[in-house]
Parts: sequence; structure tokens; C-alpha cells
Amino acid sequence: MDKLLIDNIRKHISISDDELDQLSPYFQSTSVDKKKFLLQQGDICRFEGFVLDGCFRIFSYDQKGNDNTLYFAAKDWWLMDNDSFLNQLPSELNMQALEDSTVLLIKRDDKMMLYEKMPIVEKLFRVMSQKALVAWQRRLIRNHCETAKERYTHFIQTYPDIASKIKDKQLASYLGIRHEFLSKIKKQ
Amino acid sequence: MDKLLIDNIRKHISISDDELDQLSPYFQSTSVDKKKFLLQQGDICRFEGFVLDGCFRIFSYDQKGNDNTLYFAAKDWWLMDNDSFLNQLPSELNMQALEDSTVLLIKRDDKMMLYEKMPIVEKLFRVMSQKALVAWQRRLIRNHCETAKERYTHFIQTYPDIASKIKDKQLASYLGIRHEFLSKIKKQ
DNA sequence: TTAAAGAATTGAACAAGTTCAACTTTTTAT
DNA sequence: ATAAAAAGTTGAACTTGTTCAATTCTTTAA
Repeated sequence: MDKLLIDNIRKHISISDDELDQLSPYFQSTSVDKKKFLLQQGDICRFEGFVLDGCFRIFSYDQKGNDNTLYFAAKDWWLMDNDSFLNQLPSELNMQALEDSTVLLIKRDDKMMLYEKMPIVEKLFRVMSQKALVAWQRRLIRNHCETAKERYTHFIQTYPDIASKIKDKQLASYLGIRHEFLSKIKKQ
Repeated sequence: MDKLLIDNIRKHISISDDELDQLSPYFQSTSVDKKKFLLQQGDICRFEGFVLDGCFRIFSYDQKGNDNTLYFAAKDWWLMDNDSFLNQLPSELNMQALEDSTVLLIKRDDKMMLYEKMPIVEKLFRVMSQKALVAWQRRLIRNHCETAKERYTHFIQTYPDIASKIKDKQLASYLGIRHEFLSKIKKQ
């Protein structure tokens, strides 16, 4: 298994080399060309992924056709559509590569099997989900109490690596503002 | 164990009566008087709770002293501060009873022990966290693509039971708007 | 390498939401 | 039952962010 994924997993839980070896065969390395979609709205999500290299944008479309960026996933981030993966319903999300990328994919069936056979896998994703929950709660709060400019500054300071890979239009849709307004913010 | 909690758990996972019996002793029924705090900013969170009756508001204060409502927990909802509970750091949250309430509390030490001894407990909270994640993602998207009025309408239609128990001021802070503006929205 | 498409910038008019202050209504504590 | 405190309402002036349209700069594809 790739060192980057091992380190990522070990940020969350203690796990033996043996256990990692058991997991390893279920992660398949895959290339995704720039602009290609790993998942598209309407698909049923049958995988989860970990980004080894490159960058993805995860977004949905609202009624008016505006796209809304849920998050970006660069190197060392996970790609998941919890809703579609868990409930096997058509996804509302798109996962698009912003540059040529490499991901490790695990199939839903394999992951479900691992949940059954290896309690530590339950633990890993329980911990990851709880941490992610905290991050989403903080992001919502920031949306309520900070101005667009403050949110912009926070983003580029917190994720400079991602900021450098994305278009301002995409960043605006992540921040929840129009790109014209982001342009005006930047001018100041 | 209370029927309400059993039904809640069985919404998420399949679990035998025996297993539920094993969990049961760790949930302690507690009364919380109206206006009392189950958790206060600065406390280290050493419990998680399930609301049997009543209603709580979970909120934090920003720099300016404005309070920001993260969520409401009425009957059949869980009370958690994942950040403080997981990392044992001082909490940024307040959990205040909006009316006389009854909760089932599980202590952190007991829960951690159950995670170790009963893999199904890992599974329960893994599933619950993943579902919660989806809900938080949707809420954020709604904040981006809907107006305050639309969010208000969505809230009272989705949670009429909660809407009836809370003050407009508290609802405004959940929606991310000033209460004066909520008042203007309602006039229309 | 050039044409076409997409991304970024700018300004002017506009809409959504805030602030502040004064006032009324409801709730709470004694 | 009453006084005090908290919650809700309203209006006027203001700020933040949007919309639309025109223009420029950058990237992409043939």
C-alpha cells in the first residue's frame, strides 16, 4: 500500500503492518485525466477513493444550474459520496479531476466485506467521519459569522496548495459567492 | 433501555436484543431543567446523550459575542460534541435545555470501552456519523444556494416540532441571519 | 499559430441582509 | 399581581453581495 495512504490512516488510528497488508490488495491505483469525471450526478457511487496525486472538485448543481462546490480533494484527501455510497441511490455529486490525477480506489463490495471482517476498518471510518463532521460544522459556522473576504482569506491561508490549483470561479463557488464578487474582493 | 433509543439505534443498524441488553446499563437517565447547561464552553466533554424528552440548543459564541446555533436536539436526537469528546480538549459549544428535559447519557470511558468490546458499537456510530455528515453537507449547500426566506420555510416545514419549541431569535441564529430580519421575513 | 472558448475584471444598478434605535408584546421571577 | 427582563416588531440608513453587460486576459484545441 502506498506510504501516503498508510500515513493518512495512521493519523486516525493505530494499526499494525499486518492489518495494513490485509487491506492493501483492495486499493487499486487508477489514473484520471484532467477534466474527467470519477463520478457524475445520477451515477450510483460504488467506490471510495484516496488521492495520491492531482486534485478533484466535488460539486453539485442547484435548480438554477449554478454549480456549488462541496469540497476540493488534493493529494492526501479522501473522495467520498457518503449519501450515494451508503444508500445506493443516484448521486447528486460530480467528482471531476482538475488536473491529471492518481487515486487509490476501493470498491463498495470490498469495503462492506472489510467492515464485516475487520473491526478496525469500522473504527477507521468511524473516526474519520467524526473528524469530518467537526470540520463541516466549523465551515458552516464560518459561513454564518464571517464575511466573504474573511472566508476567502481563511481558505487561501489554510489550503495554499489547493488554492494554487483551482480557478477563482471554482473557489467562489466553494465560498458561496459569485466569481465577479471574488474578483472585487481580491482587488482590495 | 428506553424503547425510543432502541428504535433510534435500529434505524441505523441491525442489532440483537442481547446486544442491546449489553449496552443498556451504560445509558443513564438524567433530568435537565429548563435553561440549565449540559455542557458549557470550556468544559471537556465526557459524555454523549440521547434526548428522551424536551429540547436542547447547541451553540457557540463568535468573537463579537453573537451566538451561533449549530443545531437543536429535540426528542429522538443525539447530543454530541465530537470535537471535545474525541480529542478531550475544552469545548467551544454550549448545550442548553430550552425546556425541562430528560436525556440518556453515556460516559466517555464507557463508550470507549464499548467501542473496544463490541464492534457493533463502532458500526453504529460509524453509520450515524456518515449520515450526519451528509446532513451537514446538505445544510451548507442550502446556505449557499437558498435565500434566508427559503431556508426559513425549509426549516419550519422539515422540523415543525422543533420550530414550535424555539424562539425566533434562536431560529435566526440557526439560519445565520439577524432576528430583526427574520421578523421582516415572517411579515411577508 | 491561430481561432475559439473559458476565465477574470470592471462598473453601474440593484437586491438581500444588517445595524441601530425606538417601541410593543410576552415571559419570568418574586 | 406586578415589575423587570427578554423577545419580537418596525423603519430608515447602511453594507454586503448580485446581476448584467462589456472588455481583456488566458487556455485549449485543431
